[in-house]
Amino acid sequence: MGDERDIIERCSATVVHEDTVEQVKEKMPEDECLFDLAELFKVFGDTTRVKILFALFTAEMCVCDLTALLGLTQSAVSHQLRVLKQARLIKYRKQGKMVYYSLDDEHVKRIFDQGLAHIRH
Amino acid sequence: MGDERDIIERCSATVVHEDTVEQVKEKMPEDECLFDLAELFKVFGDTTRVKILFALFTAEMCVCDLTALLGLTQSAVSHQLRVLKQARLIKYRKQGKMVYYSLDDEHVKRIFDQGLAHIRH
DNA sequence: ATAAAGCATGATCATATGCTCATATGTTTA
DNA sequence: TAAACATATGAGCATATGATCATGCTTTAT
Repeated sequence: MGDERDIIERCSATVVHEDTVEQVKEKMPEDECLFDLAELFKVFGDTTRVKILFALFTAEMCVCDLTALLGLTQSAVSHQLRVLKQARLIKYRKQGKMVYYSLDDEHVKRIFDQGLAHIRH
Repeated sequence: MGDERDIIERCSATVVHEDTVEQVKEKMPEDECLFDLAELFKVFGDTTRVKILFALFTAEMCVCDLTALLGLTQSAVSHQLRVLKQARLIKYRKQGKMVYYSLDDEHVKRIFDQGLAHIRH
């Protein structure tokens, strides 16, 4: 308990602009919201998944087509599709032994467009 | 060389929709572009960095204020600010021994807004 | 000049991540 | 029913990542 108080005192002692910190704190979204947002962007933070999403911008595709497109193992593709599915970014339909994946979100394209806009200076 | 040919043959043999794959390939951005995009989102894929950016939406802040706000080590904050700086998302100005950080991109807010829109179903 | 304060950086470590291999599941065809 | 094909999943491994600790750098104050 003594340690905790020391830390708190040390922290508040080094805050230069208490008013700014307070103001910012009030405008910050909930911790859970910030966490979920980071989790979403984490999904976009991998080249393979970005490629899959871009591919699905153009067309619905089955796993073996995606595998050929990406030049990876079928297993690797399947694992990544699982991640995208869990993030509710893609949906699928089964037709015989094939599974066709497609986009399930209208925001992804806009997010990517804004991201590309940042990249080009 | 024999191995490589085998792989290529095996791949093309499992492509069900060659036309779709070709069409998608043509519409895909450059590999470097896709890589850069993933790198950008990787920066957004961490709660600490998301918090820092949200904080800077509201106000310019110095490192010690951010440290107090986040409840982390000053070192940790400094390391993350470096990442954000390298991604050209924030800029800084020195004033005496203090360093003030602020946003350096108009796209971040839009990207975050779209991300939040996805999260809320 | 020396001490103190604010920030940056290198080293280290524990955890997370993404791929491959092996195998399981499910569907179609012979 | 057995074999072949498309996909999913678990285990294992190598690398990446984010936090802390220790320390260095720069500016201000005494």
